Amino acid sequence: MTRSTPLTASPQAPRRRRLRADAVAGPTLAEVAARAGVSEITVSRVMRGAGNVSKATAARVMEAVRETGYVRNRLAGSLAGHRSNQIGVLLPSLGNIVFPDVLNGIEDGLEAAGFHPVLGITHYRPEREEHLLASLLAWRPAGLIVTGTRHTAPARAMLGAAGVPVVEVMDVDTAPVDMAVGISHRAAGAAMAQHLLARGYRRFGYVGHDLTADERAAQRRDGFRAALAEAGMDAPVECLSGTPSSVGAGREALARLLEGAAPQAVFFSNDDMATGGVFHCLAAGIDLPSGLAIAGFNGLEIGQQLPRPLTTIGSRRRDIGRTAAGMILARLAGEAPAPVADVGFTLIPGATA
Amino acid sequence: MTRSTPLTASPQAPRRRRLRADAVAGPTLAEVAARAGVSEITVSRVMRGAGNVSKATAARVMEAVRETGYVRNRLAGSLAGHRSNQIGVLLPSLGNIVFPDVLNGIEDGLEAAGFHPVLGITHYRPEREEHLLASLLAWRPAGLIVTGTRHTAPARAMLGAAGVPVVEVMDVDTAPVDMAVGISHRAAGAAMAQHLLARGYRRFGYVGHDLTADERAAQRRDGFRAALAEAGMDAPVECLSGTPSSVGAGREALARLLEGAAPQAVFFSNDDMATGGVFHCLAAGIDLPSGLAIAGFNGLEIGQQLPRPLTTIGSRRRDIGRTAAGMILARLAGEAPAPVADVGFTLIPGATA
DNA sequence: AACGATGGTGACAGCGCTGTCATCCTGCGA
DNA sequence: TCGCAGGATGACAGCGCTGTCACCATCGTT
Repeated sequence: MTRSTPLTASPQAPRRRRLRADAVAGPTLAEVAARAGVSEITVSRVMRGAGNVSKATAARVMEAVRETGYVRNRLAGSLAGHRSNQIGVLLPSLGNIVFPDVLNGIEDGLEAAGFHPVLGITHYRPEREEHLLASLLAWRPAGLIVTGTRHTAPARAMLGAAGVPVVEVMDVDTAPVDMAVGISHRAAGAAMAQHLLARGYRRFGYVGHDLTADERAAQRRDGFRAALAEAGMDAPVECLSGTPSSVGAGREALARLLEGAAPQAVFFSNDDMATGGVFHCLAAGIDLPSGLAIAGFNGLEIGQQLPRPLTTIGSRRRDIGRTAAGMILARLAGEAPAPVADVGFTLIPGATA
Repeated sequence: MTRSTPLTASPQAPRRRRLRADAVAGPTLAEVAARAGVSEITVSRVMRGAGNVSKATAARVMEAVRETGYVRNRLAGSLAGHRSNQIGVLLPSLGNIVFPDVLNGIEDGLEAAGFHPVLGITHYRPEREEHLLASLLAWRPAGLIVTGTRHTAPARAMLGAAGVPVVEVMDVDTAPVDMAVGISHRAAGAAMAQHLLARGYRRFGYVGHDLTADERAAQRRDGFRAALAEAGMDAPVECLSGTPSSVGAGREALARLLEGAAPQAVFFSNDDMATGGVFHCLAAGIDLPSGLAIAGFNGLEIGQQLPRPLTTIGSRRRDIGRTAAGMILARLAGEAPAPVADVGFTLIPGATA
């Protein structure tokens, strides 16, 4: 460990063999063991809660730990024991609340078992995911949580060869490398199409953000279009903003869409975009849903607090995170959870469509 | 490292000395070195980019790395080299976009230098922070980023004794354990009071969420109240919701506040709450700002996309995160950055006050 | 011609811990 | 009384890597 300011300067470097040179590196098992009058391995067992230590000995050890201020070194422990409590987590973005929600669920699930997430943000770039993956793997994590099923070939190879549980989160439309948890985004898109059709709408629009990066949004759109086609509808008029999703982007994109078309109902790539759409209608004096119906995706709180609650689909992001953590932990415990967990989505009727 | 499914079963456990028993643990430096016809230390140098290796040798080594599929083991490296590339990060919540923004900045700053954040969420509970800190410290992180300046005594002791750079983020009102980056929340609250006073408002209200947990929101409120008092104003009428901040909580709290009082301008604990306030006004037919002025804090995108852009204070959260990462890295590079970095805030006039 | 400076390479000894087996003790059934 | 199961404890040998010297070959300098 690099130290910014050595607390103690070694007065004169002894020739060779400078056991605990830094003097600041803190006590080791050996010191605690000496103090407690037991062997190192016994202290190790106490620290790990590994059995076969008498109550009395354990108490003496804990006392010595307290006196010395011993801090367990998991670097050494993991190296020797071939087991870590770190889980590599790769998410595409923290730009809206969706992935933080997932991460929150992951942290929650892991923390309860004493595991830590080690985080990387890919910015929706597969090469960056590959790079981060290689870097995380050097830490020999006990498991990996990555986003989606689109990976570079080397990344896929690394995931396969890592020899640890891997969960791909968000999306269960494609066969996973190892395990997956999420929902079918195609089905979600289709479900919204069916809902809007059932409400009587017949002329549709779609407003999206940069779909080349966000493949799940693309799948929702595909599902939406396919379901409309199947019902014999015309293809929706579309406006894609090409930027990351945001309220502003949704607002502008809807405005542009309405310049050239007059759909009855517009499906947005997500709730941020849809909220922007609602704001445009508010500003333009378009009544919801009589003047225009709007639907989103995610079931964010903001959407439900709008003047009229947003018609949307709840995506249970926290559950996805927590389930992902649970699947990893189950595998580490020797269980064999079902490889694919579909947490399901909920259509929230709202009042904008 | 625990493996879910051993790829190869060891046919018969050799007596003692089972070098590379798992057979799945992947190649080591020794194997790469043998293949490249150099010593282990040379391979190590190539992998680390530590100098003094000829181009030709390095190329041979890289070739051997590729052939063997060698993955560097940082567990062993960190143990032997006393240096890690992991930074412990403790945040209170990922429930709204504020801390994800900070985390995003942190990840950004760290990733560029090849460092990884190891995350813990405290849920605004100091004991949980203490617990997580102890757990993270076992990994001998190269640095620590924690939130705010309120810690339990043991936590404070651990931070002091960790012997690594520590940055406390968000808040620069209190003297840091080591370094701090953020803004003065007192000053921000006062700045908003002055802004509202300058706009001619004289009767004030305050709407907040659970301030016992969120001490920075409490500081903004204090600064707001102090500045009003100094200007000879009556203390603001207040409504505190006691729940975590949310749009819905802001909406309800404002409604309750207006039942018993008629302030001209209301300062909200943050933009989520203020957005709720705006929605209440929208629903109740209260014109902004003539019927009521509303001000928030954070400068979230949603606030700026409301029918009337929200009067608020930009809090530069990403910058805070990036600066925190930069301060840690600077210290690790042997520099001595200023211990306190005030990134400053910006009053965004908006149109709701 | 002798010199130190520099660049390239390697031997060695751990870093601090845990897996594995061996050992010792105690109590209990035959 | 003896043997033995099972709990408690310890010795030993690494886990895979890097810090620290040591060494050798150039190479330019005086």
